[in-house]
Amino acid sequence: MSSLVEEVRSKLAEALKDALQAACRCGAIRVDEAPDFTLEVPREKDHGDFATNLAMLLAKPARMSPRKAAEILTQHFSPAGSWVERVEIAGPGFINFYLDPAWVYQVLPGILQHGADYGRLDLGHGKKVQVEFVSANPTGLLHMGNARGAALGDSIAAILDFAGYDVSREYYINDAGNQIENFGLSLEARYLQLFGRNIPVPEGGYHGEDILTSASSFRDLHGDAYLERDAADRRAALVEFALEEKLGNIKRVLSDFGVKYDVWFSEQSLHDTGAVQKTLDFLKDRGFIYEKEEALWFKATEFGVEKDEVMVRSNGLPTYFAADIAYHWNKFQRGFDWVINIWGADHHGHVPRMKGAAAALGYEPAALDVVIMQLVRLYKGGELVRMSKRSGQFVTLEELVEEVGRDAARYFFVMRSADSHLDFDLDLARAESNENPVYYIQYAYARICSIFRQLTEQGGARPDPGLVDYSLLKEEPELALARKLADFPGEVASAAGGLAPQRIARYLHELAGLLHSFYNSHRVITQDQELTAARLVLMDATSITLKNALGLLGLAAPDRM
RNA sequence: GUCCCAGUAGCUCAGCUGGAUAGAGCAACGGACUUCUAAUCCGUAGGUCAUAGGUUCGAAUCCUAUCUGGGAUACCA
Repeated sequence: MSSLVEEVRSKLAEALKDALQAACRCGAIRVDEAPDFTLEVPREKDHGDFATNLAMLLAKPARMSPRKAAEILTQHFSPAGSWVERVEIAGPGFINFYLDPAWVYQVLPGILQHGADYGRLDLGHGKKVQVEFVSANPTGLLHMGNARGAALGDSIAAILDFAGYDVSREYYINDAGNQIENFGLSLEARYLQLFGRNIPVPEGGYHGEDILTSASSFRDLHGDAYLERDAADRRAALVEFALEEKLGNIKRVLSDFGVKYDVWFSEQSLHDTGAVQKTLDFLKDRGFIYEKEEALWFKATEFGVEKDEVMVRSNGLPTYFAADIAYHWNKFQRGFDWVINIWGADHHGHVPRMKGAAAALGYEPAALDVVIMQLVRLYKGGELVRMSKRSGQFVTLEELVEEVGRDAARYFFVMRSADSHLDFDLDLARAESNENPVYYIQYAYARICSIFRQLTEQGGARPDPGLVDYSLLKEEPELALARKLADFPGEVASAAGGLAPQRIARYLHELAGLLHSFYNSHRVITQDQELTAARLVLMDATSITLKNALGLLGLAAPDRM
């Protein structure tokens, strides 16, 4: 689906190029080729519907003042079929185009026709994309950082899907390695403690209450059956039991948060199937592996990384990084053209390594994109809460949703860019939950629904968008609203291109603002049937757009509030 | 030390790959409900875009240096 704004823009761009050519032909301007100019919607509506910087770019090569160049261009400009009503030269040499207000009306019946697909694009041409996010260790509960990752990753995935990519959401389960060892030892200590044994939770182990809970659930199920068993067996049984329980919890909490995954991928499976070994062999064959101090190293420095990395430790165990390379190889082998990972800022050092590994495997490093999100700091009672799994002190995603609600939480995480720090004041979020911007947006949607309920009660019917006289929408708030609706596909494109859901969040807020503003100054249902019909279509189009945009952020569109 | 992110209104932050007079929410102040939902709207006030240079027609945006805050620099994951 192409966007109305894009259509007009490309028509104008063509007309401008024609004007430049015509000016060159008659010798008024001498340049070798057309500069790469922009054609944008000015912030100030006094500056027209579109503006171009072409004349300013021509000034230097054509050796004339920008305003002079603009003058010549406008003389040769013919606006045929582009809705242009008048052209003005302004400021340092901008050419501003003022369109017939009617141009924007055409967007309205189009929105009604496309409905839930309004704004859907084909930027991706069905390209296969994988978005991997959260991937928290299954040894604990989901915390605020995971919550941000969940909201961001899910929204990015939804936006890419809407932009025409074939998207798969994936969770990488870190069910192997050291932390699982620790997990087993911690569970074992708690289990034995339940039977009065004085076994402390190991230094660096997991001290959270959830470990105790898992141990006692295990006790309830198996009693003292494992008390005298071989320690390795006991730990294996505890780990298997607790992992299943934890993972079940993680799936449930994420699902309640509105996040559904297509694939849950186990790290352990990479070891079990020999994929890690195969990856090591492959890299060794290609000469990227060497031995030093009884460990195997990856020549990361050949790919511009500061230092080489250990793949297999001197104790014979592969590192997390080795498994991660195998994992990414697996991703590419599954046919993903574009692999996107959402990682916390504490993993940013891992990015160049991973890109280097992708190159070593023979893939384009650009096929791997990593969105780094800055950490979330939690404030409670005006004080910073130090979150750590080890100490067991943190606020879980589950608690967050209980306290501030799913929609407010998701909006909060997605309304600012990933690379800015996020201070989450829990007291404030709770106290101000009624003033949260997400309600402002949802209220706009609910208000429109209310208008249509009113219409039905009065025995009215939805107008046929093909039979409506849109030229009756002359008031500025109506035109502003329609223009904003026309922007939506462009917003989707830029959110997708920049992997930036906060653009959608901002767009929603602005759109809701225009709706509220219109609503307070004009009535939709009036005695004037023609005008009522036109405004009803405008309202319908607005509600469709609001709902589609809310959906991209995983937010509900409530009929009433 | 090196690398990454940030520094914009009292607070929290937008500002799309350089555009015209730097925006919004909260907080403050003054107004608007006999109306399709006031969870709303309208208005006032609030700024040396960290600092100093540079690039050019034009810089919050790009480059360099400095300052401040956070993070990364493991045979942890």
